[in-house]
Amino acid sequence: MTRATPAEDACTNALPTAALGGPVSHAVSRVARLHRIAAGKALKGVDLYPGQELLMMHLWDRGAVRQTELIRALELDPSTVTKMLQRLEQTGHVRRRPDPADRRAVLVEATDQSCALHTAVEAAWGSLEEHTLAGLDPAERTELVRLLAKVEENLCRETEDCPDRRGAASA
Amino acid sequence: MTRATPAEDACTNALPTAALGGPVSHAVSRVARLHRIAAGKALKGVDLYPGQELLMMHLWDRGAVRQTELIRALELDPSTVTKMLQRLEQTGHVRRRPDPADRRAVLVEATDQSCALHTAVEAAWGSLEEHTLAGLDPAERTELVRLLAKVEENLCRETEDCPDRRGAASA
DNA sequence: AACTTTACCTTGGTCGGCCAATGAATGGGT
DNA sequence: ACCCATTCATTGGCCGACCAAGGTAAAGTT
Repeated sequence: MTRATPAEDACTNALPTAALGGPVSHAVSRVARLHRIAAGKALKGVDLYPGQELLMMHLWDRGAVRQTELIRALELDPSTVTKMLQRLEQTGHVRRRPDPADRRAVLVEATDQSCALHTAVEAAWGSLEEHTLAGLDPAERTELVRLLAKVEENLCRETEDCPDRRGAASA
Repeated sequence: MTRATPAEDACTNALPTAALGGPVSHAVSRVARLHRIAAGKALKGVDLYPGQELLMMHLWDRGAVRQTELIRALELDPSTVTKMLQRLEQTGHVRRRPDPADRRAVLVEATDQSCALHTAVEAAWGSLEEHTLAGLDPAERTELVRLLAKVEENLCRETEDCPDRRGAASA
């Protein structure tokens, strides 16, 4: 009922209600989407799909880890990580082997082949960052980071499964 | 070669290189993901999946439109929209019919049934926005919107397929 | 009028990502 | 020792989103 007669929105509002009702939410979606596409382009040269680079970076960083490590670090669903790894394994970027210390766990590590990409990926990531922030002065960048962190906090709280700051000190 | 010997990263840096090399990029991914999950939860009650709500909002707003309209408004890939519509049609939220004026086009409109959700969806969207921005004062919110817009601009430029303000005078 | 380009949408395939449910191994209670 | 709860990982199903390619109809050219 609230619905305007189809033929009559001569006014043709440029702004969708979505943008009015939730400017930030809307902006976040759009930025994320564009950012992902940009990442995809930047990564096209290195045979990685957007999302995979973070996983690889973690492996390059920490060597052999078990899947749980990745799941917690990337904050992804277990099944997502499993599938990503299967694909990365098939493309030869990653190797998996059973953990001798725990027969239900799996150890994951980057292959030597993949290490060749390390530099390229970090360069791509860096240039992406630069591109993203073009035209923002240092103060603005800091502020953006701060605000995003706050928002993340909020959403994290809502989700209620946010990272209980990893014990870390570790064993 | 930068790779530390696997067994030796005793230091175990808490921050992944990704976060150091691209704090904002990293934050954007995370925030987007959390935001999407939150949206999913908020929408769970209304039988819509995250992403669909924006499409529906557009339909509620503008009545019957052709698919191209949606594609441009949501800035999505045509195939994405086609598939979303197929699903929305099957769940009875949307109806499609050929455009009498242009035999290759299709007109899409929200079903009456779906209109019942209109209010609920907007409420959900609004509360999501509020949740996202909890603890940010008005000035911060404004600033966040401004910064995100700038970033969007940047990424849009990169992508190079951003909405060339439809005027289309174009060529 | 005939031909070529352009626009509109669909299909098929691939990825990341989620949830729910399942199998295997570990660990804790009693 | 036994059983039950946890943890680790996988599978299957589904959705959003992309790209590439294809088919049909409308414009624009000649």
